[in-house]
Amino acid sequence: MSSPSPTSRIAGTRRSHEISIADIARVAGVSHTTVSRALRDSPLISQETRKRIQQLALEMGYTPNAIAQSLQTRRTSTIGLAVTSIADPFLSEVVRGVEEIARSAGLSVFLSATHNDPEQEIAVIETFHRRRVDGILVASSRITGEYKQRLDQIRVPTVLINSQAESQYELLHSVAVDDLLGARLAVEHLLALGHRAIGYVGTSSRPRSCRQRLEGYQAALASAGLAPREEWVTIMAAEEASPQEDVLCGRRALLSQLSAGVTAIFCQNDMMAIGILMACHRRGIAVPHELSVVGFDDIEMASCIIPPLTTVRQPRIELGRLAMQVLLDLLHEQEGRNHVLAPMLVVRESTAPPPAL
Amino acid sequence: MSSPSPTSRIAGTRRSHEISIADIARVAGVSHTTVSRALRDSPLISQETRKRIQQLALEMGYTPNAIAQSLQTRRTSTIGLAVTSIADPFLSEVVRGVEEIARSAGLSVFLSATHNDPEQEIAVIETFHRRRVDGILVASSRITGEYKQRLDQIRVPTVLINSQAESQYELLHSVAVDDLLGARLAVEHLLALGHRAIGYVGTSSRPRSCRQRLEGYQAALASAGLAPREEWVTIMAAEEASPQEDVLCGRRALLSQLSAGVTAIFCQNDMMAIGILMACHRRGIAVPHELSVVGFDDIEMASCIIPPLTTVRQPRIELGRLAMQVLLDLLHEQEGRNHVLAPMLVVRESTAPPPAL
DNA sequence: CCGCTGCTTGCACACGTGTGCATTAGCAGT
DNA sequence: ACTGCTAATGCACACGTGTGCAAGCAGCGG
Repeated sequence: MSSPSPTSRIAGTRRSHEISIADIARVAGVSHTTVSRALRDSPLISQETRKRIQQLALEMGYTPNAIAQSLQTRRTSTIGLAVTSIADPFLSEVVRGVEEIARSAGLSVFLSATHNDPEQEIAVIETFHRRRVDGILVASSRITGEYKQRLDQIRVPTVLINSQAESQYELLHSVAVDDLLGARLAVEHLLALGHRAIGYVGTSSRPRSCRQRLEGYQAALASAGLAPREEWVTIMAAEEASPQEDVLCGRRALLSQLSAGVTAIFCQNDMMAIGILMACHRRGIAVPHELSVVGFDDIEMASCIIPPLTTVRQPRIELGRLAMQVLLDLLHEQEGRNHVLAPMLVVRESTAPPPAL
Repeated sequence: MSSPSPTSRIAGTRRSHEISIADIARVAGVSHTTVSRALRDSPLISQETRKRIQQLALEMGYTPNAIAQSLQTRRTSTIGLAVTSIADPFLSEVVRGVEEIARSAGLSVFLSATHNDPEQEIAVIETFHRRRVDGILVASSRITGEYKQRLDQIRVPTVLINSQAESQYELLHSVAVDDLLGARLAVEHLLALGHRAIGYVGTSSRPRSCRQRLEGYQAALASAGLAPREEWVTIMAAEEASPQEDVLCGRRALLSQLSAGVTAIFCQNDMMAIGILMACHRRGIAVPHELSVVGFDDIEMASCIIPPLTTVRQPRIELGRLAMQVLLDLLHEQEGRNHVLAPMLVVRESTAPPPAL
């Protein structure tokens, strides 16, 4: 089950000592200043010595100490990324987009999870500040007014991704998807299929997107001249904001939706829609012939599931890329812009006209 | 679509100046040494001044500079985590386990993607080294002999997670799941259901796990007295090691498996099994009644799909936690141990006895 | 020969924090 | 009063790198 570790190293190489520009300087018979300049290709140093020192650095296995550089230059080339849940398939893609752009700009990424808890979110951000990151990205931020003060201390360029805080503050920048538009697209699709009794299932763990998608849902109904009914709307209480929790919410929400007599359900996200699908499977309800289901996000899984899920695509990787790009602009002293991305309806096989009466 | 950024700050607060212990010392009328000691609760400082300075630090909004601390103490309290793909649902959980343990130990995590490319893997590790991380974790490492030399320079405690390199080197520590055992469990399950013609579908993008699972598959067949047949084994060529790529491999592999006349298929991982399921759905093949399918990993999606997938569960979060724990042991100068975790069969609804002849 | 210019190099300091050693003050014992 | 001891504090240096300024050297025109 286990084997002992290798502890001894090649003798003669002193384990502890990382070589520095001072070491190179000693060997080359110059000052550490010259080495520093030579390695940065400074025109102040003659071509000849430059080459010689660079060659020497290579031979001696020199690796610049980014810590010392950071202390001197007051830039760490590092950003912090806070997400509610690392294993969430939606956020995974956002993280991927962020890392992609960050790396191509020479920045490293600190990743930390907040578990949808404002207290932990603050703690994570304070850790980022201690480490003197150049910028901060927060996905699905729960920061509210009471925490705002504690953050005012920290003067670090920050961009929010799909912020869940009800009141945006103007100090921060943001990138988000247009929830209201997305919800309208989904519900209009159901209306066009002929549905007249359409339910909405959301969760309290992401209050802002829940509210905005509900508003879009209501707006679409209103445009079609349908009166909203309270029993068509199910908001599940939840704190955790994890994929497992979302599936569970979906499964539990099916009953009250069925008793409300809807022929189609629009869900706040794909995981909840999958919960609905699973509950339907258990109860022998055929989707889409007896009930239509629409999700939100278009996570990878949505196209793999049977039946493939009709949903609203959030440009997830783009969201991450764009947020990072905005942060880069801020770091280059340019004026950052807030962006709202348009989502897109993806029709698959979980929606159909309502069953004939 | 966009709005201008807030640029002006509250007047009077100098944006640029982060306050340091020297600033506190000036205000308190003591030396920076005393402040440093007071903040670290050194017994050298009197109770009285200690309290006074800590209070002052709080009022002045002091945040310790981790960069300067790192330079002095030669420890960054930082680790690097390299993964092939950030959006991979398997790795997401591993990352989550790692971050969980790291954070509770006061360490921050650098995350970077290698895209299954040894060249990029080296580059990522070199970046980690420049930043002087205290330790490194690599998931699904592709490091082979030719790169080994370049890594010997870097003397940083390193733990590999499910290494894909064919030849382990003894310099590094590792944590892995027992692929051979997992494959045997899966195939023995199919044999017990009565299957005699069982296929294996793998991908060349993860050579080691592919080979080991193939060996487990062959061992199980041999134990049952069945001769292995070449046409039962399909290895898809792939480089990328992304979830999308895996699904595609599965979809493409179905045809050759069907023409080989198998009644059950064991897949190298869940995403490939999902590809098989999707291809079956298109062609109207009923799973599990006409064909049984078994996956590997037990990712979240496996239980959400219809039919729920029979698969071999890798303890993913445990894998991440354990790897981080081993790294912590190494950092505390304890002797690290290599671990092999046992996987577990999870029977769901994608397997059944073979169709009657 | 002098002064000027351009090229190359080094000195000395800065970044913010931690720590070995010396210093001072206070106090008790003889 | 002198010695010895403890508690509290500060000095000075270290960590590894970047940079303003001065200095040295060579060449060149006057």
